[in-house]
Amino acid sequence: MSEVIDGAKEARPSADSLVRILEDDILNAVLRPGERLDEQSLARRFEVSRTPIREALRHLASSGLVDIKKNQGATVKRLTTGELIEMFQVMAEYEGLSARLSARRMTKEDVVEMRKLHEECAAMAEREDYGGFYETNNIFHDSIFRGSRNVFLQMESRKLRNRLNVYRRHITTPRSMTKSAYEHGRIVEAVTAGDAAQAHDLMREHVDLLAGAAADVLLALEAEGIE
Amino acid sequence: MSEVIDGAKEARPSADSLVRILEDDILNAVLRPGERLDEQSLARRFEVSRTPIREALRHLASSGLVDIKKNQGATVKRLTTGELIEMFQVMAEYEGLSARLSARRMTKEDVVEMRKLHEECAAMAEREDYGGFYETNNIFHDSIFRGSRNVFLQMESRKLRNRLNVYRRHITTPRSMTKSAYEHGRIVEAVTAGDAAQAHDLMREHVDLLAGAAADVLLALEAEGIE
DNA sequence: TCGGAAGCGATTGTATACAACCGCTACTGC
DNA sequence: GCAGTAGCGGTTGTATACAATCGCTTCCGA
Repeated sequence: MSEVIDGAKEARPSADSLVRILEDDILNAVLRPGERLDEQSLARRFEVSRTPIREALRHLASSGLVDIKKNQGATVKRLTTGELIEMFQVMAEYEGLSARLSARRMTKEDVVEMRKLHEECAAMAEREDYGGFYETNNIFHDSIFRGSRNVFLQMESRKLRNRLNVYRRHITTPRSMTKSAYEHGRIVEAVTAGDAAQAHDLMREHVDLLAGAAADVLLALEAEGIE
Repeated sequence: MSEVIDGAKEARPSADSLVRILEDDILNAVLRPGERLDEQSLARRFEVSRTPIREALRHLASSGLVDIKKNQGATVKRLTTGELIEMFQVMAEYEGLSARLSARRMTKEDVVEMRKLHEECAAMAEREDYGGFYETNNIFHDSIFRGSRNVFLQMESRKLRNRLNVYRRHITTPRSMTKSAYEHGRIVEAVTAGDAAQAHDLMREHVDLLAGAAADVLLALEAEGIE
C-alpha cells in the first residue's frame, strides 16, 4: 500500500486517495445508492480539479460501486434484488472454495488460529453479543480465506464483500448465532480433517442464505418485471 | 451494446472505444505482457489527446489487464505462474456454479441448445478438428453460463476468462478432445436431470484438470523465462 | 389545452497547458 | 577510481479552457 502520510486529512487528496475516500463514503452510506456524484461538487469539496475526480469515479465504476452513463454522469450504483442474490451466490462460492483450499493447505498454526476464532465466536453466541459475534465471525471467515493461500481469491472476495456490505443494513439476517456457531464447528472439523469436498459444501451452505428455491422464484419474478 | 457506428476504424475513437481497442490488442498479444503503454505514443497513434488514453488505461487497470505504478506509467500486466493458477482455480469455481444453477434453472429450450452444442463438440472431437473444437467448446460452456440466469456470474467469468486468455498461447492444453467431450456428456446429463450437486462437481473437475495441466506447462515455461 | 420542436443551461467529454516527480547521466570531491 | 549528488530530459499528474451532448423549459401552433 501507499504511505500512511495521508493522515493529514486536510491535505488535498490525489486521485489515488480519492478512490479510497469515496469508497469509504459509499460503504458507510454517507453516499447512498442512487445518489448523484457531480464532478464539480466533488471537485469543490476536495479542493481539486475535475481531472482527479473523474479518474477516481472511473475507477470506482469499474470496481462496480459506481454507475457511469455516457454524458449523464455518475451515480452510486443501486443494486436490484436480483443482482444482490446473484452476488450472494457468487460470494457463497468464494467462501466454499476458500474452505476447500484451506482443507488442503492450512498449516497447523492456521488451524489453531481458526479454532481459536471459532471458539470466540461460540462464546459470543452464548452471551448473545450480536455486535461481537458479527466482528468475530468476519475474522473467522477471513482466517479461512487466508488459509486458502489464494491471494486472487482473497482480493475478489474482499471486493465483492464490500459491494454487498453496502446493503447489509437492509438485510435483517434471520439466522441465529447459535446455528451459525454450530455450522462453524462442522466446517472447522472438515477443514481440520482435510476433507476438502465436505468443507466446501458445508461452507457454501453456511453462507448461501438465499440458496434455495426462493432465489429462483425471486429471479423469475424479476425477470418479468414485477417490482 | 453501443452503436455499431464505430465500424469506421479511422474515426478518432473516444475513451469508451479505446478501452475495447486496447483490450483487444492485449488479448490478441499485439501488446505483450510487460510491455510499456506510453500515454503520448498511444495518443499519437489514435490521434486523440492524453486524456481519453489515461481514462482507458485506468479502466483497464482496474479490470486487471494493465498495471499502473504511480508516476511510472502503465504496462501490460504480467502474471506470475502462481497468480495464473490461483485464477484458474477461481475460474473452475465459476464454471461449477454455472452448472449448479443451470441444473436448477435451465428451460427446455436451454437444454436443447446445450445438447446441440455438446453434440457439435463431440463431432469436432471425432474429426480431430482442433480449431473447431476450441470454438464450439467455448460456445458450449457459454450456453451453461447463460443457463445459470446469473448475469453477475457471467460478467465476472467473462472478465476472468479474458485475463486468462492472454496466456492461452502458452498453454498447449495436452487434454484429449475425446475425453473433454465425454466429460461434457456427463455434465449435460447431470444438468438435464436437475442434479445440481453432481453438475457442479463434474464441471469443476472438468475445468480444474485444465488448471492442473496448465500449471505444469507454465512452471516449465517459467523455468526458461517467459517471453 | 396539448403536442412538439427549438433554444438554453448545465454537465460531461476532450484538448491543451502547466506542475511535480522519477530515473539517468555527468560531474565533483574524496 | 568510486561514491554521491545535482542537474536535465522526459513522463506522469493536475489544472484549466473549450467543445459536444443531454435534459428541461418555453414558446408556438393546431
